Amino acid sequence: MVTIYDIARATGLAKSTVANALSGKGTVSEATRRRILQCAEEMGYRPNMVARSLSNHKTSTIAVILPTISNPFYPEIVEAIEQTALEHGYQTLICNTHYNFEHGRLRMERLRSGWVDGYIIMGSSMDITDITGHFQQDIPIVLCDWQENEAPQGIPQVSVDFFRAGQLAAQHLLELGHRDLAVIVDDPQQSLRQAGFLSILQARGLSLPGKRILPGNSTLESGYNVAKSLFKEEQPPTAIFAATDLMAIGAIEAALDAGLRVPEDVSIIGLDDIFVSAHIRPPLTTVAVPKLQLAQAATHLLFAQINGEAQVSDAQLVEPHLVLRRSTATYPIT
Amino acid sequence: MVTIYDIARATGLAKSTVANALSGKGTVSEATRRRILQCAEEMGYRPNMVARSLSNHKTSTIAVILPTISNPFYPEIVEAIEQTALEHGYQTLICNTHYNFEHGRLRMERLRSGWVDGYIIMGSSMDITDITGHFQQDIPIVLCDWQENEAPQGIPQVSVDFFRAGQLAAQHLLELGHRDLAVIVDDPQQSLRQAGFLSILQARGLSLPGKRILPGNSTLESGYNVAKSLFKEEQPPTAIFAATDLMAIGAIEAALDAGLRVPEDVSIIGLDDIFVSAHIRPPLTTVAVPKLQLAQAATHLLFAQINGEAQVSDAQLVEPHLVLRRSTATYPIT
DNA sequence: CTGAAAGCGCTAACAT
DNA sequence: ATGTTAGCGCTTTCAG
Repeated sequence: MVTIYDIARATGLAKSTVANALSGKGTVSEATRRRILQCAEEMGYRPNMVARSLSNHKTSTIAVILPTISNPFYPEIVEAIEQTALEHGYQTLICNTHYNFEHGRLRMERLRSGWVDGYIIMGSSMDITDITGHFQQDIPIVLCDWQENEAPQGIPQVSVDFFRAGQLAAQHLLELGHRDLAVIVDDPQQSLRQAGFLSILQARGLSLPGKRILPGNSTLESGYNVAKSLFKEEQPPTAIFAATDLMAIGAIEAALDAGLRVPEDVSIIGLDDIFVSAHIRPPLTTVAVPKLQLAQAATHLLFAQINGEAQVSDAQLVEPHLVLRRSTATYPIT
Repeated sequence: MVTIYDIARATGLAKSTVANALSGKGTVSEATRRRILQCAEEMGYRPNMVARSLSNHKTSTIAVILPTISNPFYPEIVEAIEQTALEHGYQTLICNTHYNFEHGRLRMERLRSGWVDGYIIMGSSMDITDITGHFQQDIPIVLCDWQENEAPQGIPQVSVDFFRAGQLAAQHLLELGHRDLAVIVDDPQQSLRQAGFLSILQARGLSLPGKRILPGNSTLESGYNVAKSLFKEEQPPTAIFAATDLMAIGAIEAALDAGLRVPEDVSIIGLDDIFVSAHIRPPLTTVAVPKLQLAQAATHLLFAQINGEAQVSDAQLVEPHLVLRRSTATYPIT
């Protein structure tokens, strides 16, 4: 490895002069600067980022911690984060916790002091008490798309207005004429979506019997299984709101397997708008999370902290919107 | 930040003694070791990984470079790599190049010397000449799932036996009775799949007219568009092999949109076996790439190099296998 | 068993 | 404009 010292010797100059020339700081005569740059080029010099970091107390890398990148909800977001970070000269480390808090704690411990300048923590990938612990020690952290039932006191965060998302879903279904509804939801992590949904029903004087609130765990399989049991009832609901696209997709599968047509016999609406949702049959009507916005807002919040411009504002919210496709229809069919 | 020096002062010992106690190396009396450990605990000491790396010439992180994590083919692989790396005490940096070689070059330059101990490079995310350049300078590199038409001379790599994959697809279709075939392929990157496919036809004395070899670019959209034009023909093929699941899914959509039934009117087979393929309608029959195997083999190859046990073996190949689902059927329908 | 000292490659005052 | 020096936090000889 060729160091600035090597090229100092080669040019007969001092280390610091070389450093100045290379970094563009300080003052170096145009002549010697040229000489140094050329020499560096010839010798194949590359700055040692680790050494630089040690000296700088700055690593130019951030970490994104999430449950699992295999969940199709995340890749787009991560990519947008990476892109934005890159524009700030930062690289991105991603860490899957696989919903294992202990695992998440270890990962974060390891990254602490040294490896990264800040964290974006997504989903429910970590124990909130661990996070606040780190945050109180002035580690830049932003929560992104955090589980909706918790109130992580004072930590910068950007999230989706899930209550509103639930409302949008309910509104859509009611407008189509449905009155016999069911929701599949991962409680308590998705309680806001549920609450938003119910709030609209309530406003119209409707309610949902407890047995029509079904527990899923956000996976496609859980959506399938739960919906399957639903379709065994004598009088299944005419419309289902799945709090996650993956569960909605599972529900559609279950419906088709049960010999029902979607949307003719049952309408199904999801929440997320992951890539595949547009490409299943029927294409899924869903409440879309604006992923790019989410990612960019989170990244900017993080850099604000890293650059010390931190003002702990309240949780930032991004607005979801309805994406009409073909898994929902009027009831009764007209 | 509390350093070993801080805890040295606090305990009245020397820096190096503390270092020894903390690392378990050297010799420290049980009594003082205890004292040091406890003190470290109390003061909330965390080793500074960057400093350690500088001293060690070892960063304990590897980079995975790929075109885009948004392609559903990658997340599973990346996760497996991350997992395996973690077992070796390594963390994983992921870099999307977005198929932009220049971008890839820059990223790699930045990581060079300092940030990572090695690279796993996937897909056609980088210019091969850049890669060989780095490799010749003894940077540990392994190519994973590399584009099949190139022969990256001597660089360790693990790939899928795509020729065989193409054969499996052809065999399946022929066994079902199909004789009027088409393939959608991203040439030249996927030429091996195509060659394997054609080799089987040839062995049976069959051939494929040029107009039945359609160019796609591995995206769902391209599969859709290409298949759409195909279905406008008077006598469309009875079976299609799409060299990528995403293109196959697009082809299925095109078929359905054209009023054709899959598999009754047209059989469609993919290659990859991404997660969603099992969940579209009809579920996609495909040639599966063993992703876990691929990831593990690549990671092990990389660590072999990092640990200096490198013996440049020939390209390692993993075997694909057929996954029967419901997008293909006998012809004529029985 | 413990301590002193040098060095990893780079930065940043401060002197010359 | 260039050089000297002292770190950054840790590892690793080598003495005491």
